Amino acid sequence: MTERSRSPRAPRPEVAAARAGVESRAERKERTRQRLLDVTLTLIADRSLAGISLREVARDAGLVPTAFYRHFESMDALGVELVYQCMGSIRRMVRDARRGRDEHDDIIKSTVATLAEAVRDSPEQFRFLSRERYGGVAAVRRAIDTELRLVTSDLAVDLARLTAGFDWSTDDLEMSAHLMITVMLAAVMDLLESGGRREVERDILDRSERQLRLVALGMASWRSRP
Amino acid sequence: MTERSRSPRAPRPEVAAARAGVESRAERKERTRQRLLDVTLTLIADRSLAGISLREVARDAGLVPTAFYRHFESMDALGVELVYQCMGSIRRMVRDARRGRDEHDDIIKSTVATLAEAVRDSPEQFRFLSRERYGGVAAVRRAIDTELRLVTSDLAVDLARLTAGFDWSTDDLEMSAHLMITVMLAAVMDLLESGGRREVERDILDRSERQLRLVALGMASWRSRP
DNA sequence: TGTACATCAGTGAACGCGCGTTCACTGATGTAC
DNA sequence: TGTACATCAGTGAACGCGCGTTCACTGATGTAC
Repeated sequence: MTERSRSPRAPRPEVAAARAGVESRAERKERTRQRLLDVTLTLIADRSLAGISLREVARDAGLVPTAFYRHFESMDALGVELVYQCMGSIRRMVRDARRGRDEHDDIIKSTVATLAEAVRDSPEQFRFLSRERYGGVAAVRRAIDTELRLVTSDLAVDLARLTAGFDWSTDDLEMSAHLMITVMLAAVMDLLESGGRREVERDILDRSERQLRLVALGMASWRSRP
Repeated sequence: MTERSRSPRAPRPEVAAARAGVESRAERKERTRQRLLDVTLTLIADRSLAGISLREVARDAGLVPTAFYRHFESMDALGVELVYQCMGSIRRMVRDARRGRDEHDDIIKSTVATLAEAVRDSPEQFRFLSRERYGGVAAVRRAIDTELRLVTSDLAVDLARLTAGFDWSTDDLEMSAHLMITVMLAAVMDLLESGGRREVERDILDRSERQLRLVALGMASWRSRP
């Protein structure tokens, strides 16, 4: 779009509108779209994505069913978008928590604590991902799989730093990172099933912590292997 | 039911029918019931239980929809029954494989190989269980959870034998067994997603084997802890 | 600044469909005597 | 062995419902000049 005929001083009308605190059409659209995503996430609490109807999502978002199509081609497409949003949000949470960590903290303890807090803060995101990881539509499953690979790679890089000088193979780093992620995902899933009973949660976290320590001990011995 | 008026020589009619190879009403009913379960298992291939309709199951079993109710109260009730059947079948498979194992085999290698074979033999059973483990109806989820606890306990008992003399606590045995089961379940789920590509399967099995070895190494060091 | 036109988020009626569940039934199998 | 009756797996019509999707529309927002 050209702007040749616009005076250099006069701001575009949308800009003026934004300054005045009035939403542009694009902004309103974006808000509606996000409302559809948010509504879906709350509906996930007791069903899988496949069990949620387009009409239900539209209704809860205050829209007529047909308006849904202005934002997504189908519920599946919305599901894929939701994967990216949830994963992004979770990775941000974990990254921030890691950055704020004291150098001398117990890495395992603080990681498990961070994860537990994240699950408590926004269980719907974790519930959505764990529900759809194996149960859902192929496109959604694939999106989750891709994102989990990224998380595993991140961790492998961290492990590489910790094992620097012991020349671990890339393969072994990946394997260990995968094992740790597996342990933590199992913990997340058990936490979601715990129904919020504190002593059950405590047991799950204790167990995961000990499992990660066991893995760390294994890694310490692994070093000296051929 | 009394039999007071029956002659001691004459067999009951049902028995006579069975001898002649004719099915009794009860036998036919049982066969139909099993057909409903089997049909559901094949339909699970591309959807979760929630996505399968009662009418569809009845249709594929060669029944009119209403006849379904002669056998199950609802699809959820059928799902719970299916959990017990699948779990029973899998546990039997694993137990038989373990019994046939040579004393001097590598335990980890043979266990992983057994599991891989079981998944290849009847992927539907594993698919059903992994689909519903976190995604399904509460009753079905609970049934799966209960069965998995039994499997974990079985393994904990085995581990107790292997670590005899190192006085591990029951808690630590449970924790280790849980970790190993978690690793194997993750392998099963990845295998199911592998689409049967041999080299992908190989990678998954290799990784699981190395993860179990890492855990075993960790256990060896754990012994000497306070 | 004012006017004429384009865009497009959201509307509302309508469609055909498969669903779970009800009900009264049929007729083969099983039981009592 | 024969007869009269009970059981019950499976039938078939019917119901009301929520679903995804189509279509022509409205009217506020945005653009060109």
